[in-house]
Amino acid sequence: MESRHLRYALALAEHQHFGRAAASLGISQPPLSAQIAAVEREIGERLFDRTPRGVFPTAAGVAFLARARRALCEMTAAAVEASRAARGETGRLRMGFIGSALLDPLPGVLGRFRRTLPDVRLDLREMSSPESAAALVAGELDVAVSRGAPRGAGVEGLVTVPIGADHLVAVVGVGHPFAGRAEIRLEQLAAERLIVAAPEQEPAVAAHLRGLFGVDATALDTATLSRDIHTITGLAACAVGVGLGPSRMRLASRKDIWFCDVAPRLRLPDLQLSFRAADDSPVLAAFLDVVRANCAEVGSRLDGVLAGRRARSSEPAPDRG
Amino acid sequence: MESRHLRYALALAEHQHFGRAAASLGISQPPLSAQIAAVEREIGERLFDRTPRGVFPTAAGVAFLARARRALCEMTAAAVEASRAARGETGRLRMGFIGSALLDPLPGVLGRFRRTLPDVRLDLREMSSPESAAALVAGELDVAVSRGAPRGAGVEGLVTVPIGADHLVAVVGVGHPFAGRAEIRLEQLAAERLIVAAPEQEPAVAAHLRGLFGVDATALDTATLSRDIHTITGLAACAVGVGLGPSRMRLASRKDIWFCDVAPRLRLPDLQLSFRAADDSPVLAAFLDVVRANCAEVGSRLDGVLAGRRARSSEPAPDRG
DNA sequence: CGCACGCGATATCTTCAGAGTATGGAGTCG
DNA sequence: CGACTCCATACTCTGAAGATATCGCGTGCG
Repeated sequence: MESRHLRYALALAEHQHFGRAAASLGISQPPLSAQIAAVEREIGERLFDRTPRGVFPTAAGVAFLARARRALCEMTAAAVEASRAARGETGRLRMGFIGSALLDPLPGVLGRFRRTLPDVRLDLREMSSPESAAALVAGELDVAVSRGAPRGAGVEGLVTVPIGADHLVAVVGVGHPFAGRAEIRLEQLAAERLIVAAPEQEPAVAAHLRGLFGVDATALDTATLSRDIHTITGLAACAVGVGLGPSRMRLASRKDIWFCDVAPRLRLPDLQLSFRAADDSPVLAAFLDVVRANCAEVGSRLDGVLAGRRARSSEPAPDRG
Repeated sequence: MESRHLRYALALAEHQHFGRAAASLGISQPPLSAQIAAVEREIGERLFDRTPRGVFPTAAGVAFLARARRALCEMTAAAVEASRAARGETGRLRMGFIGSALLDPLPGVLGRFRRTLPDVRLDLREMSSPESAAALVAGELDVAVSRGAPRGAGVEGLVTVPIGADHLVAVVGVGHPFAGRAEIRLEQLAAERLIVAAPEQEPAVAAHLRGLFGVDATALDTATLSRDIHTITGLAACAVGVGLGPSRMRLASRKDIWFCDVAPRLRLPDLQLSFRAADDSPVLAAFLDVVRANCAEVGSRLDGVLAGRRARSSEPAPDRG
């Protein structure tokens, strides 16, 4: 049984006439008769009643035609779905991200992704930077947004591009002496009770801060550790101390807190977008297109990385287009 | 796109190896390569990654294969369903019947039908004999069980076989003088208040009774008219009068009624099974097979009728078996 | 480091199924 | 009763699928 037989049977059922059905198929009448006869011989049942008033499906024909229609629909859908999958319009993208990324780059990127590729299932999982790096290497994620480039085993197989810079800012409750001041000096922080991200959550930030404070890191050793930005601002609002975090923390502003720049301006490890270099998934490619379209400066960085990948992957099939 | 392409792609996905997939398909490797290449060219996307460690579907291939599997399932199902439909194992049978048929022939016939052809939808509608005849002619029913052969326009297109004989019996409440008597004479009934089927429900019976009672039909003119057998027995139990009905009414026995044979034994119009002579539906044929298997005496009557039909319908395709 | 092997792609030939043309036969209608 | 319509049959032909032989390439083992 070939799909041609299904098409021919459907055309015959539609036109109820061998000659016209054959014409609609672009063939002459005898081959159509032969093919229909072949199907009937294969199934062992007559599918059409040839009457002087037209050709009508038998009970067997009705049952056959119903399935034939569905089969042909599946076949065309196979081609369409394959094409869409190749363009990354269907499928799944598993993304790990740190909570602070939800404040700045992710809303725009994810919104655009949803709009341009509505049929891609987005699996979003908030996780710490070390967790996302491990999950990416293990193949449990397709893309990760972390702070600082991934560390650990297998990261050489990852491509990483910076997607957001931050400098250190302080946050205090509105009752704190710092409230109302545009900036404070780093030295002033050493005397304060600090609130910072937990090292196991953001080791890159923790190490960076320790470097900034130098040998006199007692302030850090007695700091209150927080899981995420919202805990830092919340604790600052409770006057537990002075929160320290990335500048995008300002986007999580509240009425009861005040942000101060820290002088000198101290750059934190960048937000990084990572994915497996060997991952040629079209969904990932489509996602990277969205990222590139959304942030121009990231785009140029990505282009450099992707140029190499695309050149390599297009070599085996240069005649594809 | 041909179903062959789907089969080849599925085999390749299964074996992850061109050579072995080709062998499993009974062809050599080069044609398989060519066919896979043809599909990929038609869709415009690579469906398989040829790696030194095996052949694996791309994202497009995964989407394609999923649909391909379904399409092939539908195709085989088309053949199977057509075959089943031709044998009358699927489809629908619309039957009209009079209530009294539910007492005797229908339980056995319908039970066997359900058992042997569980996937045929049975549409059962109780209706009077004239109604079922009209519905049969109009194509709203496939088969009818009525009392007496159908009358009216279009009945010449129907085939009718008797499927049950009845004689007239009387039914009375247990308090009635007739109670306990095995039989009573027809003349004795003329003096009783009678309960009979309404003429519009069963005109054949009504006409027959009028013939039996002859010119002195005043008893019938003043009779209580009932819609069905259960109303007759129910009214008899209430001592409203003497019920008259077909002998299969005995099967609707109750503690509070008594049945008497009527002497002389008066045969009522037979229960008749009717269907359109032009109806070559396999479901109808399968149903008639069940009827034949269920009642031997009906079978022989049916055989005579069906022999002619089958000879005619098999002429155009004598080589079918 | 090189050779051999495995595997997919390519080239060329062959075959057969499907398509075309011509015609036959059955049924219908004027 | 003849002409017409329509499907089936007979026969030829073409093209696509398949077979055989071979190439190119990458891998892995010696």
